[in-house]
Amino acid sequence: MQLDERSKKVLKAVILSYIKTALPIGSRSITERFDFGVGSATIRNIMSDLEEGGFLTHPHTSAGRIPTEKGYRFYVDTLFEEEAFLNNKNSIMMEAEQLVQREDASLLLQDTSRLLSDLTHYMAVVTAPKIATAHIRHIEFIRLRANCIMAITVSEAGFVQNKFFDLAKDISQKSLNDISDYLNNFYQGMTLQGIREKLMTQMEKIEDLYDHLQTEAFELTKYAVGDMMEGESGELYTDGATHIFDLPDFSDRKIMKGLLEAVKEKQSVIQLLDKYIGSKGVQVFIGSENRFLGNHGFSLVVSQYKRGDRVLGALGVIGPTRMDYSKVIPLVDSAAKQVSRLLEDLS
Amino acid sequence: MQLDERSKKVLKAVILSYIKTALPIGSRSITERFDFGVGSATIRNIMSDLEEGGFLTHPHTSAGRIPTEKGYRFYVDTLFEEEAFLNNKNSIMMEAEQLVQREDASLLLQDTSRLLSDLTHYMAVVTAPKIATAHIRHIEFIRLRANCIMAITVSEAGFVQNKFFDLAKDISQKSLNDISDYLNNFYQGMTLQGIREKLMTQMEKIEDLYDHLQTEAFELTKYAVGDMMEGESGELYTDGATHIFDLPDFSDRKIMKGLLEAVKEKQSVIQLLDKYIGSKGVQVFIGSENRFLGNHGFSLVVSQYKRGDRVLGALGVIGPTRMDYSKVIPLVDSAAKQVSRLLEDLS
DNA sequence: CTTTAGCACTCACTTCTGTAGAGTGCCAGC
DNA sequence: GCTGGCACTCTACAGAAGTGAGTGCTAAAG
Repeated sequence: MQLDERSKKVLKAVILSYIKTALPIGSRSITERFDFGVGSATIRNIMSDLEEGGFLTHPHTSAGRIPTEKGYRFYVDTLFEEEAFLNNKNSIMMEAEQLVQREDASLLLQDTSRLLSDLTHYMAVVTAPKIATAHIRHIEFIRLRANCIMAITVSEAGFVQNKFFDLAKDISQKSLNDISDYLNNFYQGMTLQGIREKLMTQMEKIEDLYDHLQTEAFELTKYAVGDMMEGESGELYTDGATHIFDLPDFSDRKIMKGLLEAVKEKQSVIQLLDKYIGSKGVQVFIGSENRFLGNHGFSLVVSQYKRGDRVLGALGVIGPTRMDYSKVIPLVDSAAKQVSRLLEDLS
Repeated sequence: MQLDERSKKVLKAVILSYIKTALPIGSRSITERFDFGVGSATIRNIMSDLEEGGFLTHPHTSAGRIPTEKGYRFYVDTLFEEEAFLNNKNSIMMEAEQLVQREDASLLLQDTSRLLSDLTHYMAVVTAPKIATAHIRHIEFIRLRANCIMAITVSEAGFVQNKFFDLAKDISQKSLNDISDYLNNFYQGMTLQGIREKLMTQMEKIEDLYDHLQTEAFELTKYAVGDMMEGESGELYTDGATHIFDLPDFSDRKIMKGLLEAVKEKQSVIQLLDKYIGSKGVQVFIGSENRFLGNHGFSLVVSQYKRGDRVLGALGVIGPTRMDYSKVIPLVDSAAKQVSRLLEDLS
C-alpha cells in the first residue's frame, strides 16, 4: 500500500500526538493542533483510509485513532531517511560522551545502562560478552581450600569473571601460580576454546616429552574451560526498570510484574538481545514483532557494541510501543558507538 | 495500659483477620468467625476500649477495625512468649535447611534471599560483609595493563571481591605474584586494617634492612588497602521485589516505585540493616518505627548471621506491616542460623 | 473528483441518586 | 457486666442522565 504525502503527514501527526499523550486523537483535534489547512472531515476521510490500510485503529467506535504496530513500523522506517532525524543525532551524541573510561569494563556497561535509562526514562538493558567467546588477556587460579579453586579470567576487553571449581585432585597454590604463568605466557589473547584446542594438539605432538607442568595445566584448563564454556550465558546490566511506573500505558500490575520478573531472571532478555546481535546498526522491534515483548505494548531499540571487528554484546532500551523513537534510536546508536570506542582504547 | 486476657484475644483476632484479608473487620464478623461465646455488642465494647488504648483504629466511622502499629507491636512482643509460636519453628527450620553449601559465599547469600522471598512471598534482603572488616584468606594482584592492576581478595568466610587500581608506578606481573605470595604467607587470616598496621610496624622495626619486596608489598598494600576500605559499603542481595505487586496493600504506584528504587540503590537498605547488625537475635521493625520504612505500611524482620563470634551481615524480610510475623520471624531466625552454620563449615 | 459542512449516532466518562450492607454508638433491660 | 435493639453513618455498587469527543454518511460547493 502506497501512502501519499498528506496521508503520511496525518499518520505522523497521530503518532506524535500519541507518543506525547498516550491518548487517542480525533480528526477535530488534529485540525486544531496541527495546521493542515483542511477541515476535520477531510482528515476524517484520510484517517479512515489509514485505518483501512492498517496503520491506525480506534479502541471503540467513538474514540479517536491510535497507531497500530504497522503504523509505528512505517513511522520508524521512514524516520531513518529523514534529515531532521539525522541532525538530531549530533546533540544526542554529546550525551553519549558522558560515558567515560572505567578500569572494569562491567562498570562501563553499568554506566551505560544508567545513562540510557536516565536519558530516555525507559528501561535500559546491556549484555556483557560471554566469557566462552572472549579473548583472554589474563587467567589466574586461586586455591580456596582443599580440592576447591577459583579461576579468574580477564578478557582483552577488560571483563573479569570469577569461577569456582571442585577438583578431584588437590593442587597447591604454588603449582597454580606456575600454571597461570604458563597459560598467560603462551596462550594470551586466545579464546578459551582456542586455548583448549591448542593445548590438545600440543599434547599430541610432544606426547612423550611434555613436562609435568603442561600436563597439569592441560588437565586443569580442560576442566576449567569446559565448565566455563557451558551454561553461562553472560551477564545482563539493567537500569531504570522503575520508570515503567511512570508510564500511563501500563495500568495493569501483571504486565509490570511480568516485565520486572523477566528482567530479573535475565535469561530471556539476554537471549532476546543476543539473537539480534549479528545484525548491523540499530534494530527496532515493535510490540509483537518479538515474542518476548509479546502483546503487552513494549518495544525494543537495540544495537550491538564491539571491539575491533568482534561483536561483544548488545545494548538497548525497552519502552512502550509509543516511545519516542526519534530520540531513542540515535541515542542507542551513539551509546553503542561510544562503548565500542571506549573498549577499543583499553590496551 | 494493661490488657486482660479477653482483650488480648480480640486484638489477636483482629490482627489475624487483617493479616489474612487486609480488610477491616467488624464486631459482628468477629463473633461469627471466632468463637468467643459473647455477643457482638460485647466485642464492640472491647474493641472500643482497644481503640482507646491505641491498639486499633478504623478508617472511617462505619468501617471495621484495623490494627495500629502499636497493635502489631504488642502482638509481636507477646508472640515471642508463646509456645505455639516456638513450635512453629521446627517445621520452618526444615525449610531453611534447603540452603546448601556453595563454593562462593555470595552465591549462598543469593540463595538465601531467594529462599526467604519464595517462602514468605515478600521481599528478602541480605547484606554481604564489608571487605574492610573481613579476615583475608587470600589476596592476589593481577596486572591488567600499564599502571593498572586488579586486586582479588578472598575472605575466610568465602567472599570474593575484585578491585581495580591505577598506580603511579608500573609493576610487573612477576613482582605482583611475589607480593601476593608474600602477603598470603605472612598475613593470612588478618583484616586489611590489621595487615596494614602490621606492615607499618614491620617497616619501622627493621627500617634499614627490609628488603625490596617488603617495600613494594607495603606500598602496594597501603594503597590498595586504603582504597578498599573507604567508601565500599558491601553488597546487597535481594529477591522477590516483585511480590509487592501481589499485595492488595499497595495500590499506590508511588509507594511501589519508591520501594523498588530504594532497593535498587541499595545504599539505604544496607545502612538500615547494618544499623541493627549488633543486636542479638531477630529484630522486628514495624512501620514508622524506622525512618526508611516510613509511613508506607512496610515492616522489616531482620537477623544477623555470623561466623564464629564475628557478625558478618544481616538478612531479613521486608513486607507489609500486616505480614504474618508468626511465620516470618522463625523463618528469618532459622535462615540466619543456617547461613551461619554453612559459613562455619567452610574451612 | 475533492473537499467541506452538517447531522445523526455512538460510546466512554462523569455526576447524581438511591439502596444494600456492614459497622458503630448508645441505651435500656436482664 | 453482658446483651439485644435501634438509630445512625459511611462505603460500595448500580442505574440514570447528561456531556463531550469522536465517527460515518450525505449532499452541496469548489
